[in-house]
Amino acid sequence: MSLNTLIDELNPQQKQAATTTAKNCLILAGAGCGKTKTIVARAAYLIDQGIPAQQIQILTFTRRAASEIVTRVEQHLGVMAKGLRASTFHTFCMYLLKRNPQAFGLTQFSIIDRDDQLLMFRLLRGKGRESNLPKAAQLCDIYSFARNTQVKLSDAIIQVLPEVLPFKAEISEVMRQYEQRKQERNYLDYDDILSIVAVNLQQSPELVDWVARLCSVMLVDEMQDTNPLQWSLLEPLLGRVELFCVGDDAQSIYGFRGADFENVHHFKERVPNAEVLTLQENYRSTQEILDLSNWLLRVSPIDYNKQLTAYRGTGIKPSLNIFPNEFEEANWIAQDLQQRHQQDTPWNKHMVLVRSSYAARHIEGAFIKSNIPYRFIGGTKLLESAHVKDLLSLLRISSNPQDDLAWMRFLTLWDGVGDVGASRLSAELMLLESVDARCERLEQHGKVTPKAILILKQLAVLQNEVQACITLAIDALTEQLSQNYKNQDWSRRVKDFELVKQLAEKHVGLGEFLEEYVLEPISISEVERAKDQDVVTLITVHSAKGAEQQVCYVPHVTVNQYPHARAQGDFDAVEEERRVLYVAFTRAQNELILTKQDLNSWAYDQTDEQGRKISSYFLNDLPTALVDVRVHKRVPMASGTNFQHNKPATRITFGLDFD
DNA sequence: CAAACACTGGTTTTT
DNA sequence: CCAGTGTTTG
Repeated sequence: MSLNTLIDELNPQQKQAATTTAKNCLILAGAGCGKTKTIVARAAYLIDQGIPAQQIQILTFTRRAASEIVTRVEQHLGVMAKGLRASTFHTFCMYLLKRNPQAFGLTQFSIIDRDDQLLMFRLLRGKGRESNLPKAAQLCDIYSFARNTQVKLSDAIIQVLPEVLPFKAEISEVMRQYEQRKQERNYLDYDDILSIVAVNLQQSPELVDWVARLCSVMLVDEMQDTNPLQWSLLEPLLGRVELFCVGDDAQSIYGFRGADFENVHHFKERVPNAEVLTLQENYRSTQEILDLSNWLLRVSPIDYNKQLTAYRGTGIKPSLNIFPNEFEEANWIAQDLQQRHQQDTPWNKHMVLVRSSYAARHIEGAFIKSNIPYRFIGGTKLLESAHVKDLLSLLRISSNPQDDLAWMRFLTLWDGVGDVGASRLSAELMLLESVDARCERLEQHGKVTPKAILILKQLAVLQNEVQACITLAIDALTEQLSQNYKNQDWSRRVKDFELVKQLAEKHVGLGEFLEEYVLEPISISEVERAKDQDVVTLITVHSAKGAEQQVCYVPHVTVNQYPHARAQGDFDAVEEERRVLYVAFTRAQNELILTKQDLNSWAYDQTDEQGRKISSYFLNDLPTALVDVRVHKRVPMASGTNFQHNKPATRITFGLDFD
């Protein structure tokens, strides 16, 4: 597609944005108003203006958004786009670190993921039976929040987990140890990746020069989700690199990661020579879908000042389907999908948006039962699942014998080795110089099978044959792992190893293979199914940001789900939940289908100490005019699988006792 | 004292 | 369905 066609497709505001001459620019745009399209067009425009594609860096917040943009760019620009980079903040920083490690004071390092962090915190806080220290996961959250928001530890504790504030001293001691340990081992956690780049940019004008030569323009997607740490990455580049950002404060749903929409609100004050433009017309959805979405924001105590208007005009009114329990809810969705498929709508025109991976389980169950092909995005990633990590631990120690976390994981796989023994042994092993010495020590120890030790030796010489390494590693561990997981779906887990082997195909070195997937794990169903296969998409709302689909189902719009029970009573948390639901609603192009259980469907709102209303259930007072309410009575299960979906649906006023 | 084993409860969201 | 806990065993 040529540049002109692309630009011609834009409306006047989008065109103005894409072709602006301002050095820095922020586009404020509602859901479905063409943010991504504008970014793509902007990239095209700049390339056409003579800026080399490889100097344009598109930054996104999640891997999913990054790949979405890459797809669209390729679709629209074809060869013109060659060299254009679209990546997450983390991948971008890794790219810089890899190109010039010395400039950042690094020699060799390995990236640790959340599981590794958890293991470290668990070791550091000790068994801690009597100790009042927060759990490893909580420590991890507090630590990360403090890093991402760049606030003091005590402030982070107040924000994340106020009740542990009395133990601040102990917590801070554990965190000190954590940082020290990381440094000794040359580990970088997710936050370090950004932080090390940001700090060095702040201190070194030469480094800024270097980055500015690599990329002259940055296009930042979902600006409302950037947090202070990410901002500190961009800030030193101001004036040297053009900044083009798009965002929507009504879609900020990453508060738990420190997202700060001040970056959007105060853009003009923070960025010199900045222009702020807005896009108002929604091209995605029909007016009925937007009416419901608009209503959700309008009843909020926060003034979002968002009123989306549909360019496409009117269509089908959203429906709210009420079921006696969550099984029937899930089954009905499966039924409804099947019916639509029989009426020649491909599976892939449908998307089911869930709040959490946990919430997806009922739906998955119903899909499997009804043979509906689907892929789940946002669930446990293949390379994050326990058994695959076990497998990778062997590869990790072979690739980097100083990786004590990998040693811990590997050693504890074997019978007779627990935390304590593994930790002692791994400390010893890391002092040994050669593979042979380490293997000898392991033989002497006697708990690891001779076969595995032999394979560990063989791996050392095979580093560049990734697939062979994986085959060997599988060989080494299968017997033991089948024992360890004998009561936990072993037969399903073995199959994943074949997928890992498949993944390895494109990789040339073991180290490179391992690293790539720390930052970009792939979900199991994504590996199994080619992207363009005709399947229903089951996705968490957080992963779905930026996505759209003709028919969208939003299950579990039930009391204690939206907002989630955990957020109840906390004004900011509840409002973030509202935005989550808003994001879910605004994914739909033609049809929005809500489902819920018929629990006591009213909950009383609270008021916080500042007198602000805290909603306890967003669909309290949902005006009947906005949705078609359908109550699905219990269907007799005994008569077989015959779920009759549109039994004459009762249409009644919402909010009453239905039975 | 460390590890295995059996059991229970309680589940956000992402890099 | 996993992690964390408590109890028994080596």
